[in-house]
Amino acid sequence: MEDHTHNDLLAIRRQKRDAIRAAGIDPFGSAFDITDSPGEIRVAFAEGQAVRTAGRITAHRNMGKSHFIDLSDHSGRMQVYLNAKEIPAEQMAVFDQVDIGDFLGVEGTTFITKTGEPSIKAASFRILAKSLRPLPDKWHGVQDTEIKYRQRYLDLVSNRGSMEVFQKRISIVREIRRFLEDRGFIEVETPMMQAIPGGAAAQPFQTHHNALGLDLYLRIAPELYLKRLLVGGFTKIFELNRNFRNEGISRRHNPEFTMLEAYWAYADFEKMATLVEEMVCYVAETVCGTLRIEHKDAEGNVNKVIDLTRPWRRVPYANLIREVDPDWYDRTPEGRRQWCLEHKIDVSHCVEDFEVTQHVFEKLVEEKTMDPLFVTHCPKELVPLAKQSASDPSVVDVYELVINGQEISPGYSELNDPVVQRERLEHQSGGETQKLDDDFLVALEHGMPPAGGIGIGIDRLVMMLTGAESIRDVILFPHLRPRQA
RNA sequence: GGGUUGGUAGCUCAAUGGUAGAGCAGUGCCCUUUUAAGGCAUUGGUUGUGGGUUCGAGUCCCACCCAACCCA
Repeated sequence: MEDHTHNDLLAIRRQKRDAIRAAGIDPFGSAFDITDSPGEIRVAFAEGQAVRTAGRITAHRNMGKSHFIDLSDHSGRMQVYLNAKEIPAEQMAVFDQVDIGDFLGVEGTTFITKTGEPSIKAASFRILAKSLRPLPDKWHGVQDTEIKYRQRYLDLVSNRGSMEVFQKRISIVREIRRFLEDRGFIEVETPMMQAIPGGAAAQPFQTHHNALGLDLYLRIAPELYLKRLLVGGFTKIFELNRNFRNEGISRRHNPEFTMLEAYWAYADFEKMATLVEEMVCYVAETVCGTLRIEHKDAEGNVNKVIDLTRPWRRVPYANLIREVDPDWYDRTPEGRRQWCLEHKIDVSHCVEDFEVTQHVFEKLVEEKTMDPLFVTHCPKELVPLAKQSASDPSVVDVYELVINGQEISPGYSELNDPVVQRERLEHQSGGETQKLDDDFLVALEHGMPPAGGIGIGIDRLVMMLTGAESIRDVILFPHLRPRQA
């Protein structure tokens, strides 16, 4: 019993913690001023500099009287050389109690080892935090997907590639904001809790406000509030934040996801398409340094290349269908179903004829489209709230941007006729007046300028730019079923 | 919701129905420029959970839990 306890990895670390305390040192130390982070020192390395840095110990090479350790954080890794002769004896005495995983603060001088490694020769060190649990395998890192998602911090600490994906995501979001702000768009904040969840067709999460005695919903889209701001006189606005949809979880769906919506008064969907084209190219060049985005498989071989070079194709929906089958629109609805049968496309779940066409579009156009493609002039049944084209009332003035086989961004010439908007919303809500956002319609009746609007699924954009195959790989803490105790 | 695959030491992974193993991490010893450091020795297991079949189950069967992938 006692032997078992003695050998337990967690117990050993707790014993070391106690030994550190016994030496009069706090194993969970306080503030430590650093001159630079480990990665910064390494990137801008200069010999003979006095530096103070700190980080988690991610490797320890013990040479007896001298030690090499790696200190790491989000910025990268820096090697520290500790020589028993050059460090105060009382500090070196507790070094035996230091483990991989502990946070250490180090003061010393930069130098290059004889193997050419930029390093810090430590003059002193301080334990900043004792780690009471071991880290994952130093070479393979965390492989178990469950651990990667449930304990993301272990993934970040042990898998450099994961850290880089999330840093890229952070940069992408930052550069989108910078791009829009440089063009005069301003970021606004609208309610995430809404009494009537509008702006999209999706199941909302429900919650309750006690003081008001009011049921509220987490927003499925910010659209109706952003349009109220157009009514109020804002002309170039965006919101980049979370939406919530109470629907299935998959490789491409997380219940909460990040969406950019932007509205531009006096513009239309064509102008919005150009804006998105310029924005995505700016972000790709700034964050990825290229417009040729390479996706790699598990072995690191390039298995997909996405070419973002402008101009991007803009093709009407019907033309794309005709590229698949020139006679599609000459067939009867039954003939179209027969065609699907012959081409092994299951449309048994499709009720309406336009749904059959849309399913063919998804399978044979969308999923096969890697380079950017603006699908324009979509059938009005697909986008019931959009403005009908002046030239052809069977289609609407919208685009759907497809990249990487996924719908990444829709863009609209927004409907600003309050009477038509009311009819459409009433029709959509199917007579359930509770679902009708009358305040929004009153706002439209006061007058909303014609405007272009876009939405961009940020998670999918990040997937496209980083080569992630699952949305869970670009969301720090994806939702999973709770593990049983 | 349906199907497929998987869950073994802290981590990464092995194991024809027949004594549960390796590498890393850990522990002990050696080593003053290593970098997946090295050398010698060594600890560590309720094989996801619960049943069943069997002389014998990590392995076969059933149910359940969790995850990944595919389909709807």
